[in-house]
Amino acid sequence: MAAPNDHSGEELTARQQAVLDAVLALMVEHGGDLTMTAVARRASCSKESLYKWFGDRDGLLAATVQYQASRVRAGNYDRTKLDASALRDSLVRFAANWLSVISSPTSIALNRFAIAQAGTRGSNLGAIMLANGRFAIGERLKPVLDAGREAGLIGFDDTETAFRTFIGLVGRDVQIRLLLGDALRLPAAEIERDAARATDQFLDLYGTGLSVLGRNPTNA
Amino acid sequence: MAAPNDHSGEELTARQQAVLDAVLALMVEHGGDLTMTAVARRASCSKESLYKWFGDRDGLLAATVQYQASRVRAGNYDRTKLDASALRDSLVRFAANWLSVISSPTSIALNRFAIAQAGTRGSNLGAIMLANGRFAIGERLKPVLDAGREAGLIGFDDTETAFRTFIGLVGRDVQIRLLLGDALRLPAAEIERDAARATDQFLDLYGTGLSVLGRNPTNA
DNA sequence: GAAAATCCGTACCGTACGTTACGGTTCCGT
DNA sequence: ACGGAACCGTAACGTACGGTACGGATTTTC
Repeated sequence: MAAPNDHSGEELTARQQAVLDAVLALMVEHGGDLTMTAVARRASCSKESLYKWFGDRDGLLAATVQYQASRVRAGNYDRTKLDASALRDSLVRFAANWLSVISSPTSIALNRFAIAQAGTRGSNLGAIMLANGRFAIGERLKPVLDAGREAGLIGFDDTETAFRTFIGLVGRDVQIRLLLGDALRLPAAEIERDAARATDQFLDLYGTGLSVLGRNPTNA
Repeated sequence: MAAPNDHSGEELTARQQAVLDAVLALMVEHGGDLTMTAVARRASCSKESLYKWFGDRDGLLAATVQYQASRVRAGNYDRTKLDASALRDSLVRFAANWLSVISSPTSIALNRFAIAQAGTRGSNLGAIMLANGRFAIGERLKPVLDAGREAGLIGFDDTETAFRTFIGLVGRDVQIRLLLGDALRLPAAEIERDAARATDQFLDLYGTGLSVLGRNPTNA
């Protein structure tokens, strides 16, 4: 009753998706100074329609964040034939995918918006980003880690702690540097290298004798 | 010539420092909606003085960031008597100090401001935060790592890579979660535990036989 | 084919805020 | 003691922008 439209689980028309695409493009291009007039002009629609469809500016931003989050969901990682090589491959692919996501201009712009808004009123953009970003990937990777543990390839007590160590090794200082405007370049080749390095370090820390062959390959 | 006042390396009067303290307090309390009127009222000064001292709003923000950065500089870490125990102590103290800094309300509020501003015009708040935060601590810790390598306690080819691995193990997802508004609590006891865990993991990855005694203590 | 609904483009309104201006007061140097 | 500089508090100005209203065009519905 408070909000004119509750877009929690509703479908979006193609026209409305086009509007959200325009919002994302403007976020990437012009950063934080995103005005309703600019959105309407970019999307070739009237401001009246914006307010009818999304309620107010915050509703438009929330819809944009959820819209983008719904497209990031990559394929799940199968846990068939889980030997040491398959586990490592899953982790490497996961790390590379996550690195490419957090280093994409869209993700950077969206996180900047959510962080800026988390600083002002305690709205929900930050919570949405966390739920669809950090916590969603946790729920997707933890089954892989648990399967690796059940197969005796890796060992740990707390899956959450192991997961956090992994994303720490993968992400390091990349996200904060990009958010602060550092001109850090992450070409595909470097993403692959970082993903492999982080995975090897993780297996070095948590692997049992079954999964890790040589010691200290990270020094190379 | 362009800016009314260039506060690059100038001294600040006590009155001006009180103003910046007021800015920091307002940032922590009320987040991003920081108005010049609120600053003047909080600091019990006139807006005219604010503009005379800091030029404009951006100048005030930049001065605040630099002012806070100049106070974070903790004591350097001595490299005397560098045995395995001293190296580990230095790393643990460093990690604990950095965790307490990045989880402090002031740091969170300041980083939110810098990130929000990095999203809009490409001003220098983000660069200042990076120079005084991420890169400053790198230059402080790298000598410790190099000394550890020279003593044969740890081994790596690239100091920068080793350092980035270390801060990844220490920080993990803490900073991004706090910036996005996650109600993550980091009491002193947990900071100490995390610092010790990260250091042990780092030594496990990069330590030679001289520094790490038992294998896989991180599983406990 | 007309009535109704939807939508675009634009103009408009109210407010918030950055910035400037000004009267009154305090403090310092001579 | 006197003049001036610095400063505080407040008022005023201009603009930007969120939100609303309206005329005209287009699409949908019966």
